Amino acid sequence: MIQSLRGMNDILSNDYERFEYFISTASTITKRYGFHYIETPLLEETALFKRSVGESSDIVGKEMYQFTDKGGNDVCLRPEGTAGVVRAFVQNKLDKKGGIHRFYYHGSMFRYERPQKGRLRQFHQFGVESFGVDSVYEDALMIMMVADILKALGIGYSLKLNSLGDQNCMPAYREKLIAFIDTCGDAICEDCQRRKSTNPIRVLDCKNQACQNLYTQAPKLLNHLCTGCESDFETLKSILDQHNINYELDTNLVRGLDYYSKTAFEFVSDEIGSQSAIAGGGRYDRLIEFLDGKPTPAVGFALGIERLMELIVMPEPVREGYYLGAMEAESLPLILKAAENFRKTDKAVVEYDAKSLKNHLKGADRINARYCAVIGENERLNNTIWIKDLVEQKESTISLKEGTNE
RNA sequence: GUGGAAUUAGCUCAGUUGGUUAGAGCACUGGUUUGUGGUGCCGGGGGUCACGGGUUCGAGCCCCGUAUUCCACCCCA
Repeated sequence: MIQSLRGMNDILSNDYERFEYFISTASTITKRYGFHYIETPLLEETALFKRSVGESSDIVGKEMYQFTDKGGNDVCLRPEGTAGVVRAFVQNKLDKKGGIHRFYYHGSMFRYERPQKGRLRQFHQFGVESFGVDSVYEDALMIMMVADILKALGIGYSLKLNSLGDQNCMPAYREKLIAFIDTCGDAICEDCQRRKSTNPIRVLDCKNQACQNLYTQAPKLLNHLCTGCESDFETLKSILDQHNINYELDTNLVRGLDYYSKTAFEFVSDEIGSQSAIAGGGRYDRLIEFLDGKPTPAVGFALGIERLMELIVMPEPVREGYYLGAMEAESLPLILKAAENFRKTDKAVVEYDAKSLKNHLKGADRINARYCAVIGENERLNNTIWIKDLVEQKESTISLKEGTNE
């Protein structure tokens, strides 16, 4: 038997209903906030991700499905959604057009990781990107949007918030932190020794207890923000307070993608195992110019659909549509004709085998149909169809001619 | 990429120190006397015990390899 590749799953029947429910709920909400759908290719030039996500990140460094295509191009399956949307934004010259551009998207992402619960090699994200808005109100809008979506889906969460600073204050903080790490010498773990040169901020969320004990003395990012970043961060917090959105500050929250600056946030759930981040995002004001566009402020987020799927509280299923069946084989043509008519406005499913009325009712019940429509000998002779409403438990027999509008 | 655990029916799982024809519940399917569903009662179908080797008179059970899933690390949504 040929099976799907590791970490790549099919989505069918019940799961797909949840999937579709998520997409429609999230799309409806983001559209209310003024966002428009954008579709970008799954395959992009590798350079796009090297320049945006960053070569030092694990995503680009070791997790990309990268290959040379038949034309000799270095390409890869997209490991995340933002880079492609920014590329489209620049390529379509929206940066030069100016103004505000708000997009949402959803689709498959690919990362060559070791799979576990909530971590697949092909997974789905729903994301939002906003271009051209400098105001921190847009950052707050992002968080409110995620909170709205999660609320609509009945999902509990906690929100972690941080500011990463900008090009004025971040480099200075980085120097201070490196200087501090140097004072720790060999007391910190090997991973941290390595992180010191690749991505020093990451040492702050090291899981090693010995390291953590030392880092309590480390300089805090939030204490080293420049005036602009600091006041924006204060504004953001007060907006969230006014909207009753609870958050906890996490000075160690560092997004793993290099393009983030200023606002960074992450929504986590404690109900889905160790892969607990269900949404993450932040501001990335420098990314557009990294990708050769005109400098444009931008902010966005992405939700991990698979991680959300098992948390979604689905609405009660309602009985809908018709089940149709014949009690004798010769009535089947009449049943098909009636079904064709019902389908103009409703769902109609036909059972081909002749069965007893009892079995047809069972069949209708099984597919959760609202109405069970049956033609037996009596109905066939009178050119009628018997219909039972399985919710109201009311029966009626209507003329087949009326029913088919002939 | 590192370490560990698991894999038996469509699903959730039993299966004794290695010993007849591998079981249960749910699901599916049919019947329950003649045209009334969900519950009840009775019956039925369904398994290459993940895959490939090995040990043994004999393997679902022991050993090795492969695949997949899960857990921790790591990473991130």
